[in-house]
Amino acid sequence: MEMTTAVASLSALAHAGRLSAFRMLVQAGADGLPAGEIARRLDMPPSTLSSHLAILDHAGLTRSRRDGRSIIYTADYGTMQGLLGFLLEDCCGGAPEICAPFIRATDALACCPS
Amino acid sequence: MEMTTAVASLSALAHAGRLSAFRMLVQAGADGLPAGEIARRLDMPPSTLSSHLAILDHAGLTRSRRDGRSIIYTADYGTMQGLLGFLLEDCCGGAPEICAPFIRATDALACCPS
DNA sequence: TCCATATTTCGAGGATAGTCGAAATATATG
DNA sequence: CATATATTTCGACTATCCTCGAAATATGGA
Repeated sequence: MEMTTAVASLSALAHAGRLSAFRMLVQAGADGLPAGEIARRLDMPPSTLSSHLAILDHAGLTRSRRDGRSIIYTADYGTMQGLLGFLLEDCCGGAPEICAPFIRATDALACCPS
Repeated sequence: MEMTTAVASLSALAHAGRLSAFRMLVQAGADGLPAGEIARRLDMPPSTLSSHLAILDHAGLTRSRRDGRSIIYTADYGTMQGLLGFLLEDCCGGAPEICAPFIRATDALACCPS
């Protein structure tokens, strides 16, 4: 991931409404959620949410597909993975022990049987 | 980590200059870098950089200490760890296989002997 | 076709963020 | 103490972001 893309992704997530929407989609998994359902859960006007979803989409953090009258949004796990990799990739430049906590933190999540 | 803190951290990182400075500090490790050195490397006016460092500091992503005339900045790995945990913590709500790529991504870094 | 539903686009207002020179503060040295 | 160095604070300007109602677009059903 490049600096420009990373900044776009971080900017997209740096907003309470968008971050909430994104986490909601991450939880929703591959099925995703229709825009209207997200707006309802966040108690946000549809036009406001739409502009936020467009920002997440443009950053590559979400994808959308039409299903009838609804537009279903899903989280793009690949982009999220790339962002985390970018944030971590230089953590061991000088001292290997420094990034150990990061690795432990992600291991500690242990939410997925490998 | 709470939503408010997460948004502050993501906002702090959502800027090319600040993200570059932060990664520089992560690489620099516990020794950190003086503000002037960071400004020189980023070719940024001292006053501009200072306001950016204040934002990173306020978000808890960096710490500072005085050493003579210089002020040394270091990355706060604990806050970074908390942020990553927050971003990942709900990734397995419905389908465990979804967050497997994240775990693999962090494992693949394998830059630190555990 | 006509109407209801779902979502986006447009536009304008107010709010927030970024930039950087000048001045202020803190420290070291002669 | 006087001067040089390192950094921050202040202030003002510009630019970008956020919000959301109204109108436009797309779809499904009677």
